[in-house]
Amino acid sequence: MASPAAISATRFPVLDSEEADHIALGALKRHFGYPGFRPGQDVLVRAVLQGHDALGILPTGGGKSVCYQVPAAVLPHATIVVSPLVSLMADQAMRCREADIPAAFLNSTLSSQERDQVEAQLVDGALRVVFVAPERFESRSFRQLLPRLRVSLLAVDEAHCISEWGHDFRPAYLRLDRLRGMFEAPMIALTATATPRTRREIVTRLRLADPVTVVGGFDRPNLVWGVERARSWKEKRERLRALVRNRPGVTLVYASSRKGVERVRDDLAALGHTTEAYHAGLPAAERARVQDAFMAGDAPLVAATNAFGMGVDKSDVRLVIHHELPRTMEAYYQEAGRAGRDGDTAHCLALWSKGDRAGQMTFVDHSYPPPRAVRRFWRDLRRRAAGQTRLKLPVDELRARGGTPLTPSNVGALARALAACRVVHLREDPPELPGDVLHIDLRPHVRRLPLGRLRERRNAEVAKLAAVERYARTRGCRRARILGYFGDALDKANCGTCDNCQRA
DNA sequence: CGCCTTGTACCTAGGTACAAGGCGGTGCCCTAGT
Repeated sequence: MASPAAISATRFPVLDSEEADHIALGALKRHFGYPGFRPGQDVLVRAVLQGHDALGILPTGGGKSVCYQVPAAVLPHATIVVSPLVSLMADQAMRCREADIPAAFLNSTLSSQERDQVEAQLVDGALRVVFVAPERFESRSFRQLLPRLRVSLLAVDEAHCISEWGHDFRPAYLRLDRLRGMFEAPMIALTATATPRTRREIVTRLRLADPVTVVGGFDRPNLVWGVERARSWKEKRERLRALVRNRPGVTLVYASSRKGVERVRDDLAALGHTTEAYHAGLPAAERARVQDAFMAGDAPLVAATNAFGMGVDKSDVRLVIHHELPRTMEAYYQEAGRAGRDGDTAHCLALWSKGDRAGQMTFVDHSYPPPRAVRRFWRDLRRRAAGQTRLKLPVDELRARGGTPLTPSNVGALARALAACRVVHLREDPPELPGDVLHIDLRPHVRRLPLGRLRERRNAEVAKLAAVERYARTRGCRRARILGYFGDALDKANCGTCDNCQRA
């Protein structure tokens, strides 16, 4: 059989499996120089080339990007890749270009001239891949551009963001299903971390049609899991100091708050350990400096919030410490999983104290406030509106039950929750600072406040937090726990390496 | 609100008891109207 470099528009997607495999393997060799696919990649690429939807849950370092890059190289028209972070896109596009696949990105870092140029290339068919954030599909100019594009494939990278962020933080993720109606192109969703439930949610939310699904194993045999309980913050600090003193190599310390990150950094720095801090409250230049230093091996000790991670792919992290329990097992597996990507032994240790749960609950409250508080807030808004629909409220005037003032972040959380219930519309981003003003429209003719979905989401989050506590408390094999959570099974009774197995 | 951390007083040096203070994370988009 001849080895076509690309598939003609008329042939696609009518390829049999053999033809698809042949074309895929040729492109893999030509563009990446690999002799063959890794497990699962071939199945996903074949599915896409045959015009099927696909869902790939591939372990960290399992080569997810190849699953859209190879099809992008051979399909007749462009591939649109939905990517969560602007800071990743330049790098992702560069890696495509290094493989001789013309690629670019569209985001707010571009000047209007640069944007026009990329859009023109896209219309001309000069680009094989374009990276965009989900919010891009909500911008009018991009929506006007879309009908002029010829698209062969839609790819959603880091697809767990749909369930992790879509419900509150970045609702544009839940509206990606609108893409289905725009193009007659298959869709592939990719992630490393998804429970069976999250997988089902990705399929539903993206309206994937009977997707070809590959679930790689979740086990990372070189990671050694452990949890240590501390009675007080002081005890935690002592433990952290000892761990850092004897650290086996590059070490990441995750703390749950920005303040906690800085406290850890200051404490370790005072002991003579050069420590960098990373969280979203730092200036962009500082964040970039820390990330670059970390990648270059010049920052062997970094304290960070969960802002640090996606797209951070350093192979020789030897120890990941969680200063507090994380909010979900998904988050834990993602963060701790940044250890040991080179395959050598690495340790993942979580410090645990009583207060961790309360701290994480405030985040749950912020994403999905208690229904009672939401109802009270809604009533308050309607009373203040007195028949009007447009409201401008200084946040400092708003009160919770019992007359205690609501913080700006409380107000923001409640306003977002009402917007998610579709009884209000936010004219601007909700307030963040004292003195800010809440600009909110009440939707007319709404009589009832539908809290069912909110209650459901909140309960789901509380359940996820409880699963983290069960992981911390377990006396059984931790690896078995983690794999079980993701719907995977350990092929033996005990891993023999986690703290509990070692004690047994 | 409820819960945790921290500071101070206590009375005799390191616990305990209680009040005061704090309340936490993640990112995209600026194509509208002067």
